[in-house]
Amino acid sequence: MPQLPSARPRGPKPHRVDADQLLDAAQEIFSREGLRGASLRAIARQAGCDPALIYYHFDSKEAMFTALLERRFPPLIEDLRRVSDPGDRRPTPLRLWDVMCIYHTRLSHNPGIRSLVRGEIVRGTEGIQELIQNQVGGAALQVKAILEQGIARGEVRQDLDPLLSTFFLVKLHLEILDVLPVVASRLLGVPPGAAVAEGERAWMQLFWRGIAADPTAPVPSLPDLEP
Amino acid sequence: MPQLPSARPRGPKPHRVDADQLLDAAQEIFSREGLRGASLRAIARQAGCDPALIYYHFDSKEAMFTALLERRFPPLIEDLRRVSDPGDRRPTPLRLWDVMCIYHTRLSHNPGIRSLVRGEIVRGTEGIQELIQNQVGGAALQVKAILEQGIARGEVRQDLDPLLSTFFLVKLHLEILDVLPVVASRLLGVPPGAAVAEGERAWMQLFWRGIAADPTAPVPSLPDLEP
DNA sequence: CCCATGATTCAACAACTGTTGAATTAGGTG
DNA sequence: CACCTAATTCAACAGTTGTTGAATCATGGG
Repeated sequence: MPQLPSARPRGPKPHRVDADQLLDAAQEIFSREGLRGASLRAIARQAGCDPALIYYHFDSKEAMFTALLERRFPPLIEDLRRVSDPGDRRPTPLRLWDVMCIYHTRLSHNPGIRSLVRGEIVRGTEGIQELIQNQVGGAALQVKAILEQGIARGEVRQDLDPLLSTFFLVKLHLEILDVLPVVASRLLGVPPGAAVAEGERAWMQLFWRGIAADPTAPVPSLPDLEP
Repeated sequence: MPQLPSARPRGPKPHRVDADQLLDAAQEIFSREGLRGASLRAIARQAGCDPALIYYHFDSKEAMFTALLERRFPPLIEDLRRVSDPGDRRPTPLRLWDVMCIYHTRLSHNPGIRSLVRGEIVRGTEGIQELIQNQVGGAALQVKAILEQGIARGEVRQDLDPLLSTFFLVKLHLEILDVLPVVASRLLGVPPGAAVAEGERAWMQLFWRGIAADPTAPVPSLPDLEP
């Protein structure tokens, strides 16, 4: 008995939906709904395909989430490596400001995913811990190296714990990127974009005063962040 | 036709499951599974009742979550009010350290809920924004007042933005409480509790150096935090 | 004792979920 | 043209979800 023509033909399509497009859709839906709230049906709708196609590219929902995380970090670490090169002889505050610029450029979007990841870190979710520690740890080591070089050059306090200070610098910067825009209009009475720029500059200056070997040395003039 | 005896008799029980007990269970399940991942059936199991009882006390799952948030903040604000009283003439760093002690005491548990709340803030979830801003804003104003008094007394830099600095102080402290324990063993090679204590002390000292009017003034000796 | 009220469970609803095996198709190769 | 492979959809599975109306019960008051 001949089958009725199907609503949408099966088989490969001229405009393929590849793994990257699925991950683009995943990023948007995970960001908006969270890990548990995001459904594969919603991700498939966003990508314009059937949910079953997701299983062609990924083993499971969790595998897809892991793949999403894995494709995010490398450019950040490579950018940071350039700044942490000991051959960079600029004053430490300018190098740290570059670090902030890199984080701003690379991470000033998709706070939803980062909140999600942070939530999973706090929750102690296995599997993700390993992945994130490998990635974040790599970035942290670059920033730590800059602080260690600053100590060696006499610009940064000898009693500083470079790793802990790296945690402070990066973590508060992420709060400025993720949370400050949302509370800016209520708390500070300024638009979100201006709040982030102001917050980053203020944080850099406070942080530098907190770690500088010479407490009376002025903070160098900081160039504007790229938009 | 007489009905079979039910598995569990209906009607009021000697040991009642009241709204607070439901919220206790909710806090545990929301903390562990997140807002979307937490189910009313899991909350009811934790409380030892039927899921339908939740609807006797709350209009919906979302209403329950809102009620959970509403019952958390007040003691924090009251504690902070005592420290921000202008009658407190102690040096500003000791008052700010008290603030840190208060946050430590009141918030050093249930990072899961706070991550969840932070995620909803970042996501821009309506309804929750208003509630959280009212609560968090109240606490922030107390801390801001201490900074303003410090400026007036000449202990804190005149060019400081008190509200932004309050955001810095509190936000990084929450990261120390929530995230530092999780990454401590991998990143710092110390147990989580020690990492938090060390992190809080280091942050207080860095923050003070960053905001002090006299950059050469030493940070006063800080008493130990309560366990 | 009777009745009312508030507090509980039961059972069901409609909808959704992650996942899978099979059917179908597009395109490339020999 | 035939065949193969990879890529797609379909339909279904078993389970879960938030929510609700009705049945049942404990307790207290008249």
